[in-house]
Order: sequence, then structure tokens, then C-alpha cells
Amino acid sequence: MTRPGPHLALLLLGSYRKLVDAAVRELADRGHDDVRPSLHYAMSAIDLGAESASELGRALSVSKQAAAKTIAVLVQRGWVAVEDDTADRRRRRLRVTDLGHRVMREGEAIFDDLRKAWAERIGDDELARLEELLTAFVGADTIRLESPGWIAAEQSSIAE
Amino acid sequence: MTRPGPHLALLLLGSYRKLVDAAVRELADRGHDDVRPSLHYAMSAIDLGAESASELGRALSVSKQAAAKTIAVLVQRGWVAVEDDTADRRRRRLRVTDLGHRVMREGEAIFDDLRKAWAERIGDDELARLEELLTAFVGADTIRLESPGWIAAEQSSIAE
DNA sequence: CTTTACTCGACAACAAGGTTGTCCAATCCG
DNA sequence: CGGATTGGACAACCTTGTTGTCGAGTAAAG
Repeated sequence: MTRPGPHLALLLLGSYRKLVDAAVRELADRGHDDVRPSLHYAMSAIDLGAESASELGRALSVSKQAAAKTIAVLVQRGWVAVEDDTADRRRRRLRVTDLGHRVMREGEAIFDDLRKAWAERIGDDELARLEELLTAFVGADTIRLESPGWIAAEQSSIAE
Repeated sequence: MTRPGPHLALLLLGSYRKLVDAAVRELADRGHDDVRPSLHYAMSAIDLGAESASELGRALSVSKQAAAKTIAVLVQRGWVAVEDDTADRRRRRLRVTDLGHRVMREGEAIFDDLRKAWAERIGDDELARLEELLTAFVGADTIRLESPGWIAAEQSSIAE
């Protein structure tokens, strides 16, 4: 046992990575190579209404240039399609393809399975309690599920 | 609420980032600019016995080249000193300086404070329980505290 | 001793996922 | 209308990691 503070951070990061690594590995086994969490969240944000690169950037709390790069990857894999916007000819409208939705559904199913496996080990109520505690810490009202980067952008009012 | 599986991953990542962001910010306020967690863990690993770049790489589960880059930063900031090894003239021995130790102690104190603030919000026993659950998930026996990257390396055999 | 194998660390190129800054075309607004 | 703003492309760069290559130093046969 080391100092409790840094250890807690390590535990949180370790749990996240264990979960994500397992999901990425499992997704690869099912034929979807190299699905990064960020790609999943980007598609999710598009589905939730981020129709253009700029909007996606705002939704994910990253620059529009970063969003454009992510979109380029998604398009190249055939998970997202872009079309010209007839109403606003500057914009390029985004749409998750059927293939993209399939990848998302598989990813979600895998995460659900992993969560279930964890629940079986520590108990359903314990896991629910854990999620509750984490939610309380992260701030339930400001949580933006489509984004893995919302924390940094959030107004930082950590208890001190 | 969205699907529980992905949400859990987001909660874990979010909690980690909230904790680390707060610590980095607080450390900056105290005059230690841009202390990345990886720098802290690298110094910790050096203190724990990683005396050379190659050893540090192994301790952190990264390539020796990546370790060398981290060392370069630490040396440039005066947190780590390198000396020639008289016994093995290939090696450059690493040592955390007094200044480095001071930064580490401050970082640990801040993490402890943040943990305490969290404990006050949700209760001491609840936080302890949370740590217990996370430890169980991450795998208590394989945990390597000095490394934020041990998870990925854990079950995928050997590297380098 | 010498040869062969291995290790250490340096250097270079590159990847992922971000960041700024610049620029132009299109749209909005006063 | 004309200026301000927005959308997106392009480029350069940062961080933190990855390979690959290499020469020098050490270890271990033979």
C-alpha cells in the first residue's frame, strides 16, 4: 500500500484502461479492428445531433480541426458518411452509416457484458453503489455522456 | 441515462481526470508548472529502484526510448540527476534530486487532500469501499503502483 | 584472448490525437 | 449593402508513445 491519494488516481485509471482494453480486444476478435473509444464517442455524438465538424468539436470539447481528423478516420472506415448540405453550402453533413451503427451496437454490447461480469464478481448492488459514488464525484448535473473530454472543459470547482 | 456499460467507463475516466486535473492545477498554483502524472510516476519508479533508462522503461512498461524522453524532461527540470556509472560505462545512473523529492511530496500531499475532500463528501467508509472494489477489479496481486501503464502490458505476454 | 551474443543508450522516423494559426467561401445581421 | 461571424480546409507543431538502427560496453563461451 502506498500513499492513498496517488493510489486512488491509479486505481481509477487502471480500471478504465482494463475495461477499455478488454473491449477493444474483444471488438478486434469480432472483426472490428482498432475501434478506439474516441471513435465510438464521436459516432455517438453525431447520432445525438452533432451534424457538422464544428458541432462535433463542440460536443466533444475539442477543436473543430481535431473533430475533422476524427471524422476523416470514420469516413475512411465507412462508419460515417458526409453529404453536402443544400441549405448551407459551407457545411458537410454527417451521418452514421448502418455499418457504423453495427460497430456501435457491438461495442455497447461488449461494455455491457464486461459490466455484467464485474457485477457478478462484486455484486450488483455494490457496482451500482460504485457508479453512484463516481457520478457524485464527477458531477451528475454537468455530465455529458457523449464526450470523454468533458471533464477538463467543465468549470473546475473541485472541493478544496 | 444511456447504456450502463459505456457509461461506467466514462465515469472511471472522468473521475481520474477530474482528480488529476485538480492536482496539476493546484501544483501549478504552488509554483510547480506542468507536473504531469507520468513525471511523478517516473520519479517514483526511480526512487523504487529503477536506476537506468532501460530499467525505468521496464518498470513503467514503456519502451526504453520513451523512458529516455521522460528522463530528459526530468533532468532538464532539475528533478532527476544522471551520473556516469563507473562499473558499467554504458549506463547512466539516475537519482531523484532534492528538488524532485520536494515536487513529489507536494504532489502526494495534494492528492491526499483531494482524496480527503472526496471522503468528506461521500463518507470515509464509502470511499474505502470504492477503493476496495476498484482494487478487486484491477487485480490486487498484479498491481504495480509505480506505473500508470501496467494494465495494457499485464496480460499480453512480454514486450521488447 | 577472441569471437559471439547481448545490453545500454542515442538518434531518427513515425503514429495518434490533440493544439494554434491562416485562409477563403458562405451565411448572418445591423 | 457590407462587415462580422461561421464552417471547413490546410499547415505546422506538441506530447507521448512506438519501431528500427546503430555503436559502444559487457558477458560468456570457446
